[in-house]
Amino acid sequence: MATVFDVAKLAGVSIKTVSRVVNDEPTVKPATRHRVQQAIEKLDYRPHSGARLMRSSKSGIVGMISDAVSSAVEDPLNAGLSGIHIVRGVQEACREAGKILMIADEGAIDDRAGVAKLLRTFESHRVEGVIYAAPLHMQVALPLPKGLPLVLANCFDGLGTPCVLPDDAGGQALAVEHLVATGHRRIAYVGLGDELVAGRLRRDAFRRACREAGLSETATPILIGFDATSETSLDNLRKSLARLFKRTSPPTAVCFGNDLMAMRGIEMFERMGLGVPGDVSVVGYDNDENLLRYLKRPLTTVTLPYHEMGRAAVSTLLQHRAPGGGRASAASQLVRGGLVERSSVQSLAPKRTTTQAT
Amino acid sequence: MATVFDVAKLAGVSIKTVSRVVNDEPTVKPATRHRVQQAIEKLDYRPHSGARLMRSSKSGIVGMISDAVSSAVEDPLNAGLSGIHIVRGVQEACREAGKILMIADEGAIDDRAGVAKLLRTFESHRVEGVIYAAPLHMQVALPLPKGLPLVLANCFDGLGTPCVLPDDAGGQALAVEHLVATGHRRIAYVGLGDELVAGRLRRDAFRRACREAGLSETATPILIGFDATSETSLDNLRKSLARLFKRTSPPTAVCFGNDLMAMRGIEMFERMGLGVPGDVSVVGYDNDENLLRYLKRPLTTVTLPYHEMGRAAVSTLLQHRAPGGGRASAASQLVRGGLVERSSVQSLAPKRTTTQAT
DNA sequence: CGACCAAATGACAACATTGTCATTTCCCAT
DNA sequence: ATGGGAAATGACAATGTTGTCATTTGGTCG
Repeated sequence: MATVFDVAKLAGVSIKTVSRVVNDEPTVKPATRHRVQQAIEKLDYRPHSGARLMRSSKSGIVGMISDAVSSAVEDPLNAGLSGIHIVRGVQEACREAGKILMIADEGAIDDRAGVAKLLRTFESHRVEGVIYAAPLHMQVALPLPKGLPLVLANCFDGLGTPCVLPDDAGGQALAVEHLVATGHRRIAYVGLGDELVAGRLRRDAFRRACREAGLSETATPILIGFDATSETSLDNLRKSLARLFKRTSPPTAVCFGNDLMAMRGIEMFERMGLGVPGDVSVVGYDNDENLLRYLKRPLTTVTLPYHEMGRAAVSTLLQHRAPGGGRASAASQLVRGGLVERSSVQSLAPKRTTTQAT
Repeated sequence: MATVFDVAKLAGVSIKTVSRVVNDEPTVKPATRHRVQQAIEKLDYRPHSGARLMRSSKSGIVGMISDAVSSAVEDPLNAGLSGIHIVRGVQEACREAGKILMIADEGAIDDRAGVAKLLRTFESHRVEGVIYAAPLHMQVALPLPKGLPLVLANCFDGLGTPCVLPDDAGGQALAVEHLVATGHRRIAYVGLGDELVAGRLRRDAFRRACREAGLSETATPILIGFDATSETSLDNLRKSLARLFKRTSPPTAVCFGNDLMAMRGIEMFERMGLGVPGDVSVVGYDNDENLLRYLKRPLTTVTLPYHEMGRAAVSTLLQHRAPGGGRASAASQLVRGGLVERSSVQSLAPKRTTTQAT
């Protein structure tokens, strides 16, 4: 393959001038520039990124560790496309920043030794930073790379490593506020398990939002810990729901832990003779378009802003890279997903908002 | 960051010996090796891949051009996860071969200029080869990279560039053979449009397989060109199916062009009062697990072997890289996906296979 | 016309590694 | 001991680029 020397010879200039043209430096006469470009064209010259990296120590590469692709294939049921959206956001932002993205997807994202190895590889390639994306909002314990900015997406390590997280509390509050604004006063919560970070955050946020709206605890029952992919778990949920809706004043709305649970819940309601949203309104969580397209009844839900989180992670990474070099100040950054109104919530009152003293 | 010189100094050896340890060369005394490894550990030394590349001109990187991630996000309805499976296969095979994968996903995969730019970037990084994966079995016209092996996955260019393709004809034949073996003699085909390569291949294969099974053309009607995502198109299909099943001897089985069409078709049959597989057997195509998990009735279907194609593409690439360097002999390679038997096909006869003279 | 300044270009070192070949070390048979 | 040969190690060049600084070119003003 041709080198700067070949190009310089053909164009009748020095190698330095070729370098200038390649790097779009301004101090080259138009005529010279043109001559060099022609030589480059003719010789199919491609700058050698390795040699380049040696001198400038700017690789232009961002590393990413994710299991999105592998788990989309190996475990489509649970993983779905969530992780893919983070990858996409990262990809987009990298392109806009002129960076090349190098994705390491070995599947075993929670294997410390495996991650350490990936980080070593990235260090060898002198990437400008690494983004680690988890499939679920969770706490992680990663081996920290030396002298290499790291940003966590959808996870945190409690050690001050910068991270980008979904605002689960804010999102859940949005759902409650919407239901309250549409006139609901008895709202049930059927949520994720307590073993999940998102489960705890959202449950607490649900409680707080209900209290702030002036709803009593008995009017806002909380059911926790159903696995929408397990049959026995679904049976339990069915029984609980049946009991709940046999009350004298049953809930008029239910917040589900995610869209899949909402989908299963709606099926149960229909089998119980309850129409959605006629007899009971339903709000999901995630806004998983890949799932929602199979629903008959468009589901009102809260977006889990994966795409935006990916973008935010890159932006944080490139900022952090600028000043010191290592990890730094703004520990965690919350990204809020919006409420998407579709037709699974019925408005019970004409009034839009409840005026209330604070 | 530490260099070989720092390590050599600390370990009391020459830089060459450090290099030998790093590259696992055998001619180093165990004691020396250990000393060097300790120094490496202590200094957090990471080999500089750029410098390495300059000397050895082996980057260990494989490039891939795909729109799988972006289209999974931007157009989940049509694209689904198909492309992701190719990426996954490529990823897996690269890891097994000790190569690092660099994925360029700019969305616009059919933009010649865009692809040319990506190829230039890959050339700059001295990747060892490039895999180009298309979302659909199709013909492409790519700018061919100079001195860089290229392998096409799920597409071909008719110019002798090596490619890996799904065996659509073989797969469709598998479906017909399965139906014939289970006793069906009147089989309808409701397939992809003629504008699709897969549509043409499968339609022809369906015809041939039926003829070879001794079925008459009137017993094997062919309906073409329905878009399972368009409402008007579905209305047309509904009418055609109604007409078809009002015949005196209607089909006992239908081969659909893909799983989504099969899913829609089954909905139509149910609305027409036809049970599946009681009144009509159904075979899909694609084996799209992400879709199939939402079906009540497990669908018998033919696998589109995306994962395997990804793996095959890498294997082809690494082989081709070895001898000459450029493109070479074995133009196109077919990968056959198997039939997955689920419960949408009813056996009409107790006999398993039809004995027949050839 | 010469001097001067800025613009344009060039010479050369430095970057971190591996390949080549030379040298040293070590072991063993003589 | 001593020579021979293999094993282990080292010296040095070469890789393709960009940064630094020097040099040349070209135009303008006195």
